[in-house]
Amino acid sequence: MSTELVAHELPKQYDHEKAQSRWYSFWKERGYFHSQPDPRRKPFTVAMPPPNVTGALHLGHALTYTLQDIVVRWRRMQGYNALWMPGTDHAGIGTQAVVERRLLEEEKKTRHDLGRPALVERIWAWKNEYQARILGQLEQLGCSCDWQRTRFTLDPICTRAVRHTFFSLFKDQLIYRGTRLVNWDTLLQTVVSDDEVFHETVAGHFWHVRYPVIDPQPGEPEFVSIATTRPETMLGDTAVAVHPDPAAALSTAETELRQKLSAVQEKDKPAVEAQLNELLQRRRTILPLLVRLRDMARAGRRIRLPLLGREIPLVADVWAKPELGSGCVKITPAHDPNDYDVARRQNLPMINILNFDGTLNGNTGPYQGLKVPPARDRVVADLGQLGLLEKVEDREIELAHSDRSNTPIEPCLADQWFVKMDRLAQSAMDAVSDGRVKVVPPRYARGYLDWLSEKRDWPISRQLWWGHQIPIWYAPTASEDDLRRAFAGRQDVVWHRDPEHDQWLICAQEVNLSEDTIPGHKIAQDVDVLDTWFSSALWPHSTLGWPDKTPELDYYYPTSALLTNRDIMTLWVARMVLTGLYNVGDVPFREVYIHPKILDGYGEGMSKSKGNGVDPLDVIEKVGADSLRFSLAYLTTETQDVRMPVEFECPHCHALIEQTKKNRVLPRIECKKCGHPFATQWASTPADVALPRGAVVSERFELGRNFCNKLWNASRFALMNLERYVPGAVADEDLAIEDRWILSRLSTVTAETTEALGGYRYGDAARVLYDFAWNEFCSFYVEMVKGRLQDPAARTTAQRVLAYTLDTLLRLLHPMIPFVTEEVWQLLGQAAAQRGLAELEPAAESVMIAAWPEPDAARQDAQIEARFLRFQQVLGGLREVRSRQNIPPKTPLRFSVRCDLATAELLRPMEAYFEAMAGANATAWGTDVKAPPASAGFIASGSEVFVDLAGLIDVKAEMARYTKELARLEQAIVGKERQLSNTHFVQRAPADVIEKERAALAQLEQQRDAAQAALAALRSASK
RNA sequence: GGGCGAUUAGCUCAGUUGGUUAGAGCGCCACGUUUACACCGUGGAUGUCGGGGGUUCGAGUCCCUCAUCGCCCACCA
Repeated sequence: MSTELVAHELPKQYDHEKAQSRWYSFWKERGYFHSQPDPRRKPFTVAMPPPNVTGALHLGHALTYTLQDIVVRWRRMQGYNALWMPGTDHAGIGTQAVVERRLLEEEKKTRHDLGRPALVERIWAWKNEYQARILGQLEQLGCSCDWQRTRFTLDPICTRAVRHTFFSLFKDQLIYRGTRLVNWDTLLQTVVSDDEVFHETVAGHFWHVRYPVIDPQPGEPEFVSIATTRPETMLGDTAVAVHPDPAAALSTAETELRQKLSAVQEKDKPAVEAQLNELLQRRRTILPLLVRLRDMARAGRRIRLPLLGREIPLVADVWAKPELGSGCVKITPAHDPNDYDVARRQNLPMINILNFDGTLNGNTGPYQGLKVPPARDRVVADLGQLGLLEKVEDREIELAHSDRSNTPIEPCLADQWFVKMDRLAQSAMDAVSDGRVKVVPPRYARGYLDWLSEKRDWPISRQLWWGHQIPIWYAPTASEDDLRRAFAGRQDVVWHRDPEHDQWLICAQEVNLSEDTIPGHKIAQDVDVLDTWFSSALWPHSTLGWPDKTPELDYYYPTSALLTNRDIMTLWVARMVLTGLYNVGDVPFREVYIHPKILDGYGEGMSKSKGNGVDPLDVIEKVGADSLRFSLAYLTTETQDVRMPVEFECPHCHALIEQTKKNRVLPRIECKKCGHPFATQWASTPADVALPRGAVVSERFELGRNFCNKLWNASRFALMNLERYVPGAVADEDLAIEDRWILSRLSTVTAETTEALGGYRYGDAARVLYDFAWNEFCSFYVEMVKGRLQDPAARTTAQRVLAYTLDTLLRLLHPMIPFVTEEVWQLLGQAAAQRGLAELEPAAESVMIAAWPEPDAARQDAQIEARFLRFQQVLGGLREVRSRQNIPPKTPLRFSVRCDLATAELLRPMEAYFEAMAGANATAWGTDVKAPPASAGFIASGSEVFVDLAGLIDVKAEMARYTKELARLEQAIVGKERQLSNTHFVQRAPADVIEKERAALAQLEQQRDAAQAALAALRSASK
């Protein structure tokens, strides 16, 4: 079967579906994705940020994994032993929450109805389903991960790493147990870390309440006024505070305001002045009272807490700001971070008023058992009845919410495990400051350093059932001697005293302890699990087998690069650095690349809950994985997030309907074009669900689709014309001008692409290749080589250069668009098994393992490129004249060129191309060429081109054009002359710039003269 | 309150160290199926480069300032 025949059978449109299934399994079967340590080769390692098993992948995942795959494929082609380590994350809170929600919806059961083992079993089932789905999606994207090494953060291998890390940290006293104020999620009933909390503005109230003073002395106030946005917390109040030196505090505040007043803009002054006035007024109105209260605090006077009747002290503390509210503040240490600090300073008791489920506990007397909102109403009502409610104001409040459940956070006291951060955080800061870890783009290093510099201890326990159970056993009754005896000779057990609870804390490195490990005493394991980030923090080394000194760890660690999202820079990246340093003694990766985020047309992040999320599988189905990948790479620029307006696609008529904030939450939408309704992700009624679903899509991906199809068709052309290809070295003297030109460009493009990829400049790499492939290879090289392919004498060389160029282009594009390049590579292999210029090489069995091209400086030829540019300018001018004069494409043009002999020498050999590509025949070249009587002219690189328009011309139109052109030229000339006669410019600008400007002026003058001449000629011709 | 980023054609974005007449894709207009491609070809129209100041011979690019949008951190009893 001849090549040509095969090539003619190829479809005109690239069939992505077939190529994807065919080549992915081909790569997998050949083992290209698998990497083994090999001391003879340099490794390149990327640990995939493990996606959560909470749900399917979205477009943001598609972006990050595409960018990772591009780098990995590129480095693999460069000869590195590339390992892309895949896996998934158990995502403690998220996954348990999803499964619990389903349990409640479908079976009306809570986790307590099921019990721990049964719930965990359910979550495993969920995990298995979603992990399979996620890994399948990664395959569809074309990811070249080493699937044989796939890990899950609850795998035995990861569990072992977690246990060893916990053990060491505990042994080094870097893990401790303590009672601290934590963020309590009352829905999920667990602690969440500060980073899992977001603030949202909600409408609330500001209640002003009076607390009675006990036995007020003459001249003392009977009440202390305080204000609060959370009145129910008063049940846990243990003091009321007033500033220790209210006068001084007010003066400081005044000084600050005055400074601000002098610095602030004129229009903002009134607001600041108002603040100042209020402050000055305070000095007269409430300062005496505050001073009085301060004295009372010093005298140890007490307050009666309303409703509960408890006696609480009046304390002097700087937290009470005299410039705010009444100047006095209630202190609820167990439920407010600032009050907690006050209580520690003032040695106040801390009274917890909450149960884990968000109801009030026994410390609240009659309010016990109520949830927070009704308790708040009752407290307010009761205070009102007692006449202790001074006033209520409406006010917007920034309320803390849990990321995970979207419910308001209740700060409360709890026993939790923490990692001491001071030393560890410093080590992670140093690694970035001294460049052992390079952050790209560098601006993201700042947030990382700022966050770490706070060195806040890391709360690592979570009140969940899904995760790594904390490897601590409590021994409340045993003595230290009992422990010594029970664990004699064991290196894998350590213990510390817990003074707060009067018990021993025992940590076991690997093996679980049974409850009767210590004769005569019961011990019990902590029921909580570790924060998910505790295990993810170990990902780069745990997946390589740490704590064992495996060949993998030795060879692949530190990994080469981490590519990720900016919002886990602190949660994850920082913690990987510090655990890597702590466990392995080296950084986990040399570089961190932070890529942009995908936003919708309104600049909002995409999410399922907003309804603006594009499903990558919809895109892959419609345009193919290559198109998705190429489009995403093209859009990935350094400074900007990817903004992507999205549309609904009508499943009936494929019309695109713009997505708005309104229609994106509707369960059904009626197509504007065909009128038929379709369902969205919100469909819930049976009628809506029965409708066909309208996918959320974006036109942005057409860029990639068109490009892939263009490449496909250029390849088809090459394949059709490679019949009877004879492999062989190409002699330089056989090269035609277009050969030398395309080879020169190819070398430059190779260098540019390589450099862009090295700097994670995906957008640049995509642009360089897009422009080269489309505007140079397709639009010029392929067009120009057509003639020679029909010419038996020239055919062989033309075929060889064409095959070589396509070969190189496929390699350059492969990391971005792996499937179509492989499809073509295989076809090209059938047509031309050996390819090359000076040296022939058999084609690699897959483009995926072909060598990455090296730029060949010897092929870069500035002269040829300059010559080609002239050709392109003349060609463009000829086409423009035809179009402007409305000359039908089939009518041949005649043109002559007035130019110097050198230019004539350069361009004359290209006459055939002017004919083929512009339907224009050259009639004369040289210095003495004269314009025909009726002609349209233009200037290209100093040469004057005349198109003979005898019998064709629309004289009036052409005259009008020249008149307009003349005006423009005159204006430009005046501008240039002015610039060149400016003595400052001539004196100070560099010589080459002045030279350039002079040349530009000369050219403008030449153009003007030519236009004048042409206009004159047209005038006389038209008479 | 602190920080980061953005603002360039109708839309989405490029624009190296300041240097000719600011570019691309999509969309729009005109013409066209010429043997790879209509997911195409050829040509065209469209810009006070967010506003204002400054530095400079020269500013989309550097500095100051204002405005708008987005994000992050902190915080308001």
